[in-house]
Amino acid sequence: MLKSNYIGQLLSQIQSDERLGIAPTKNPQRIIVDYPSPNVAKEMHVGHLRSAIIGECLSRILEFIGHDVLRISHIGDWGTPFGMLIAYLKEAYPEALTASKNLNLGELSTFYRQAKKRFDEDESFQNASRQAVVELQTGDEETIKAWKIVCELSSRSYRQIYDLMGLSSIVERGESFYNPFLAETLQELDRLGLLETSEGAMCVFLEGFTNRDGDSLPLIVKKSDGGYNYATTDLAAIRYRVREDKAQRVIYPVGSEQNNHFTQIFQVGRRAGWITDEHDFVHAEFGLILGEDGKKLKTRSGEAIRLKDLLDEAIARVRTDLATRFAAEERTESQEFIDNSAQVIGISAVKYADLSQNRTSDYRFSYDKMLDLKGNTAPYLLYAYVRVQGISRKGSIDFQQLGNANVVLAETTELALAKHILQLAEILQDVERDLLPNRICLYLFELSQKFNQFYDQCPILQADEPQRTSRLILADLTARTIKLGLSLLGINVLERM
RNA sequence: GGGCGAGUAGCUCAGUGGAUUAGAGCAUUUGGCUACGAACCAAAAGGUCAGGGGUUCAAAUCCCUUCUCGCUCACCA
Repeated sequence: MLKSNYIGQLLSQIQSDERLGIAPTKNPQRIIVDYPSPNVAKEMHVGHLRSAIIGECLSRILEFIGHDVLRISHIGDWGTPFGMLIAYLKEAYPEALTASKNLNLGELSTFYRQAKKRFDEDESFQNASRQAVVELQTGDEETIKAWKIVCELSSRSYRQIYDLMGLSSIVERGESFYNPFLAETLQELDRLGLLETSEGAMCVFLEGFTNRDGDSLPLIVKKSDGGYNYATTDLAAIRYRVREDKAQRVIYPVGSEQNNHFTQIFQVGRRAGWITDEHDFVHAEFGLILGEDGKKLKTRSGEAIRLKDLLDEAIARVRTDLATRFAAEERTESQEFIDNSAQVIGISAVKYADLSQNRTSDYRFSYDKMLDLKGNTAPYLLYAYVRVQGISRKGSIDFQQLGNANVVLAETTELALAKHILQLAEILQDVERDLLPNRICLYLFELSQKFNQFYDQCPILQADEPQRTSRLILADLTARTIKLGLSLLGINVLERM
């Protein structure tokens, strides 16, 4: 009894707090979170889904905790593929390079595929492509202009997807950004005695990585043809993020198949003295998205699924579900309401299905499961929230006007719910440390379950005072906790559904 | 062959400072709307935690080993 009084007091205290009693950190850091890095001229696909969802989620959590978060997309906007594309456009579709409005990204990616084909087949075209790269690097005006048009076009298309997914604004800092720093990055490695030449390529030999014969393995930072590669840009980025951005923590939500790559560049960054004990560079690796067959998700023809298609499919399925549900309940809702609900629920379901799984393991992508109204899914949580709002509508209650009334906890379901509400702060601490958002999902799912049990057992609007107000506060706090928790996952709520 | 990761209920998964009879959800069976939205709740059933060793008063968890699966191993990103 004493204990339940104390818990009731704690709830009364957080009731007037927008942050629900969660104090910001006393040690704010500057943190960089990597966002998906699509290649310019190619459409975003399923391979970008997890890093978008996880990156956004981690960013929001860290920001809420009080850190200064910089979201950066390391887009592929430089190098041979670019030369290829520009060479091809100059030859086959020159007008595209003067008027950007004529092209959309779909067409551009078609051109890209054609360019790739020609590149593989035609030697003279290879030379033209390399020439275009050279022109790009030397700043040839016409080539740069073409490059900008292509980048802008791609960028616009990405923003549409980001908007649909509800991602925050992102700084696009592509590979081209680091171009001016590549040479000096290598010079620095050279000065430190880390650079060696092997088979014509410049490399840093790695500690702890060997090939079949037991020889130590190199990280190639300048190819034998003189070109730079992925590792070079990433090293330049590490250096820049430490020195210029003053980042204390850098998080890369990238698939676990790139585990070696990150271990390697972090090692080199450390040996170069860029990464010190004051810096925390983390590869927040994640597993594959598998199809129903348990194999890596892709289209029937074996290609990567376009992100837009995947999201649209989720939304379309919700729309159908809603239509049949409303028909069955003889509810009439506006088209606008249905469209909006379908979009929020569809996107939420995709995100939640991803985040509710342990980040490091593979997971099976199933529309049926993620859109299920029961179980640990977005719709279940959204429904719990909607139930509370339903109370407000039914009883004409303005939760903000409840004041700081006492919360009295007599029933076991009330006490269980109350205790659970107070645990969010602790969960967030764990997630800040381990970067595993599924713990928030589990927390919110259990919160919703406990709310539903409470709702089932305890009348609210028909209760006598002071229980009535107390229960209203409990319901309101539940809803606000769900709303806050979901917003940290990058998910919006609905007032009705 | 080397490195990394995984193997927990029929299915999808939690469980990552070792501690009472291993937890959810889905599916299955059963019960609950003349109560605030039943898109809910309650109950039942279901597991030699891949196999084998070891450390410990105590192991799904730590160590060793075997098997199975996935990812990856110098000029792609």
